[in-house]
Order: sequence, then C-alpha cells, then structure tokens
Amino acid sequence: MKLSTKGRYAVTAMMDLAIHDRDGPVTLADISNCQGISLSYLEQLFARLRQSGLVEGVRGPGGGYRLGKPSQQISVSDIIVAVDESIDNTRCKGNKDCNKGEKCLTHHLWNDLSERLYEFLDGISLAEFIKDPEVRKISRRQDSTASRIANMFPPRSKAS
Amino acid sequence: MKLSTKGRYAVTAMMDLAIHDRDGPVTLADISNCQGISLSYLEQLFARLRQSGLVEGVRGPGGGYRLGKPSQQISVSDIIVAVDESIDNTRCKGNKDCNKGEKCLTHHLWNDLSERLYEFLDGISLAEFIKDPEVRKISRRQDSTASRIANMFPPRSKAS
DNA sequence: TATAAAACCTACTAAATTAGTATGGATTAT
DNA sequence: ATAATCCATACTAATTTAGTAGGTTTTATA
Repeated sequence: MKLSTKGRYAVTAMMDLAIHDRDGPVTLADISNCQGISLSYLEQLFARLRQSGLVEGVRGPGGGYRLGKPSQQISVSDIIVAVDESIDNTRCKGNKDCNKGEKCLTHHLWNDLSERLYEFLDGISLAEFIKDPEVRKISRRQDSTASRIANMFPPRSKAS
Repeated sequence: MKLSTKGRYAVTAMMDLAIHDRDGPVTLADISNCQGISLSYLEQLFARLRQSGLVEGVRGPGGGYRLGKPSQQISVSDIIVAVDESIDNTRCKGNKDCNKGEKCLTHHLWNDLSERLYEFLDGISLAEFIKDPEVRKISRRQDSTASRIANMFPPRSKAS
C-alpha cells in the first residue's frame, strides 16, 4: 500500500466521476481544467483505471468517462491499487524467509500494518463522498443538459 | 498524509528500536545490516526523527539510538509525519477558496479522507507491534549483553 | 591518554518515480 | 466531413528517494 500524489489524483478524479455520475460521461478535459492536472497525465491514469474496470470510456463527441460500476462498489483501495504499481514491498512478502530471523521480522510487522491500512481504505467507498452536503449542492445545481452544454465551452485556463 | 518507502523505512527502523528497547541503544549500522538500508540514508532519516523527539542518540562506543518516549506514545502517524515532508496537498487546504466552487470540492473531500487516514494511523502505536508473538520470541532470545557483544562483530554483508 | 565506536553534519550524485509534452490514431455524434 | 473525444506510445522534465563521500564531535574503554 502506497499513497502518493498520483493516487490522490486518481482518487479525486474518481470522486469527480462519482459526483457527476448521473450527468452522463465526464471528459478528461473537464477534469484537467477543474483539478489542474495535465490532460495527458490523466489519460495515463485513466488507462489504468479502465484496465481495472473502475471506469469505462465513451468515445466520440459527448463522450468521456463514467464509473465502471456503482460507486458503492468502488473503494479507495481499488483506485490506489489500480494506479500505483505493486511496490513489492519487501521481496519476501512477509513470509519471513528472506534472511532468516530478525531481518525479516520488521518486514512481517510492516506487512501486518500495510494489510490493516489496505482494509481501512477498502472500507471507504466512493459512494460515501457523494453524500457530503457540499456535494449534493453542486450536484443539484447542474442538471444534465446544462452541464453538457457547459462542457462544450470549458473555461480553458492554461492546462493544455 | 503520504505513504512511501521512505516512511516505511522509518517505521520499520522504529520498530527495531522498540523491539530492542530494553537492550540498550541500537546502532544505525545494525539497522543498516539487518534491514538493508544504507547507513547514510538512515542517518538522514534519524536526524528527522531526533528533531521530532521520537528518538534520542547516545554517542560514543556502545551508543546508538533509543526511543525518545515510551512506545505507547509513538504512533505510526508521528513517524511518517516526521520523515515525509508536508506535501501541502492542495494549496487551499480544503478551505475551498482556491478556485471558487467545484474545483475545490474534490480537494475538500480529499482532505476529509486524508484526515481519516491520519487518525487511523495515529491510533496505531509502536507498542502494539512488540506484542506480536514472533517479536517476543526474538526479544527473549537476545539478552542485553549477548546482543551488545554480537553488535561488535556485525555480519558485514555489503551495506557500507 | 590514545583509540575506536558511534552519533552527527554537509554536500554531492545516482536512481526511481511522478508529471508533463508531443504526436498520432480510432471512434462516433452531429 | 468535421470535430470531440478516447486511446496509445514515446519522449522529456521535475521531483523525490536513495546512496556516496567526506568530514566533525563525543565518549567508553583498553
């Protein structure tokens, strides 16, 4: 279990999808503008998310990405595991056979901790976030057609 | 809250100190040998840990590092915060004033998540790990004089 | 008191990861 | 046909992680 800005980008992008789930697909250009992440980098992240079945892409105009399954079934762990590579954290995987005895003891303890952390984040689903009162406000403000049209004239700050 | 191999090194090194707490100070050379981390890198990490009061150094022969406070009072969060720099994760700190409205909403949600994670890891102390049955076995095996002498003739693999 | 073990300190370099750029193709609504 | 969008690959830049090198200071102990 690793947690870096890369994972944060993926999680916040997925939150975005969850928030607008009923408004139809969200384009990466939107997320890029809204969250200040480069478009191509997002594409790389979403390639992974797609491979893991967490999102599905819709091609062509009006397309974008939408969640690959209900937000209740997508956990924070799922997202992080999808984008961060495996990390193979100790060689011996906590089997404590990598250097007989003490050397591996701390690896074993670390693996226990890592496992607890994973389970903790696995217990938090995307669905929890869209229940946030702030989210409901935003979400209500944008009916699907309005947001669709708005998406066609994005603010275009400077994020390519 | 960030979680990288750097944080892992610090946590496992601290576990080492906690395990051998009653055996007198543990040298960085030992940890370097046992865990395969370079000595100088450990020195850098321990400089931080010392600044945070999590460890105290004992100079001279027979010296090393020991815990700066009881293992019950040192949480995993404490350790990670000490070594990983702040990460200033979103500019606006979840105040949602960094770009009026939606842009910041996901930041806000991320901060909530980050906070929950922090609290989770803050609830796990070093003391919990040394209760592990494997640990007690190792710990019992090494009385203080034996380990002291052993430390003077380290295995010296290749870690400088 | 000389010696060596260790912490402590600083500057530099190497490796890995994260992030971004560039370019083009494939699909599809309009 | 056009343009919006996903999709894919290759490359570069920036940042972080990790290690190297060279010291100094402190201190137990022979």
